[in-house]
Amino acid sequence: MQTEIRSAAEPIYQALKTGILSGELAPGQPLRQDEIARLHGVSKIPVREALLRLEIDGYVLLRKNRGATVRGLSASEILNIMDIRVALECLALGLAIPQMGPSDLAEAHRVFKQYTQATDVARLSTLNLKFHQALYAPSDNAELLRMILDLQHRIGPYIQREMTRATGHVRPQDEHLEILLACEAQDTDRAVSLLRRHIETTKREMAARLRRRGFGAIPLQGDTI
Amino acid sequence: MQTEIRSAAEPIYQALKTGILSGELAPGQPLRQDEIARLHGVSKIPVREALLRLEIDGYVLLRKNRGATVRGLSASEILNIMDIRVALECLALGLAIPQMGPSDLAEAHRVFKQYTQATDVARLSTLNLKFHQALYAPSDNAELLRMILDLQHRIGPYIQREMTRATGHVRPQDEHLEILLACEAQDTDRAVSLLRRHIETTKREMAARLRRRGFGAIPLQGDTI
DNA sequence: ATTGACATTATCGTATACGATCAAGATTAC
DNA sequence: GTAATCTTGATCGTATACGATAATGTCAAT
Repeated sequence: MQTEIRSAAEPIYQALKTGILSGELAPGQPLRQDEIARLHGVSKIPVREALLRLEIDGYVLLRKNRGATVRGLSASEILNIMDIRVALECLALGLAIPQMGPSDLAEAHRVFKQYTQATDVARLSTLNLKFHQALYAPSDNAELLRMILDLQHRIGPYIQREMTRATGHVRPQDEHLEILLACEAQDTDRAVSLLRRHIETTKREMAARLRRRGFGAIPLQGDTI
Repeated sequence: MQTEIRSAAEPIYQALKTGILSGELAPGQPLRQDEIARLHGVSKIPVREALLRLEIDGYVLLRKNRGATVRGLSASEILNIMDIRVALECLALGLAIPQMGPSDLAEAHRVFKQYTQATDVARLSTLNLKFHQALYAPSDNAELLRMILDLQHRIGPYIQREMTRATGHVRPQDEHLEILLACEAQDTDRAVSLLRRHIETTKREMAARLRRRGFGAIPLQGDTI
């Protein structure tokens, strides 16, 4: 149930979210309302509204009279979210395939082609999301698409950091193509099965990497791979 | 990604949410910040925070400089949410069963027994939710449980209005028992399959009723069944 | 040196005030 | 009579101010 936010609060929300996802604002770091207000040249009111929003979205933790701190995701939270993604994304694809028109498939192909030509990690991550979204859009379940997008955004940076950088795009690319071909063939069962395997493989590899890193809130900054 | 809200805003949030879910605040009705502030004896600031929260949760629509209006769910939204519920709840049950201990099952039985003894529609609805929650809790996926609960709350009143009142509890009770027995038998596939059928049956009946009612935002107030 | 009590400072939560925006009604032009 | 424009009041968005609360520092007692 997503929506737009008020003008003054919106850039603050975005800036803070970007800072958190980039790792510049580290888990546990306090976010001082007065300071943020000063930096953005506004009063605390829109800052509070942005923080409230960020809290609901899971990026910060607010405590009464104690302010906000940055909230990172623990390894188990990341894996939990991936389980949810499997379920939701398979549902979305299953709903979408019977509804796919030629232009839906053309769009997915276009994104896929961009993906094969990208080399930059951030770009690959973005296109990966876009590819998935292109596949699910014909499901026509707006709430479902929004939930998936939220989850993808929430754990996207972690996946980028742990996986995309290290594994490149060859395996995902091959798997994307298989899924896309199954969609074209209107073979819903096969496509959904391939998608499930695709995400579950990512999850397993993610679990392995996180296991080696130890549990607790995962920092996003730095590159220790 | 749920959390507590500030003290002054919290009772306002709850009162408005209750009003919306009860139908007293009808879809399309404006919610005047100044008026709500006066009624609750506070300034507009916590009112705005409550409204922001309600918007994110899907209960109201905020427009810049135009304030909030109550947002009802259309029939298609309700059915979309039920599709999502099928996927998430089946996932939750599948994760939960291998983790169920004797006290988990005892708790589910306890709630089930309460359900069989309840006659009041509101009570049945509450216990229905509690029964499902008891089954899913051992999944240990907090985000998943929260998402399910949000969705249940969001469409709960519609189901209560359309289904519980009209169909009573006999069918759901029988289905609950079957699911519970499959859980006891640690037969995950069977339990998940029964749960899927249970929710999908509800969805289908819901769709049939909504079809007869026509599409558009569904009022919660009144009793036309 | 350590612990507890008190004072001070930083920060939060929100009331009041005020400018901005929108909707509705009144007035004017055709 | 109808449409366009202007005026006014309602409401929103947020700045400033201030009391409440928590954290930190200081001082005294052991």
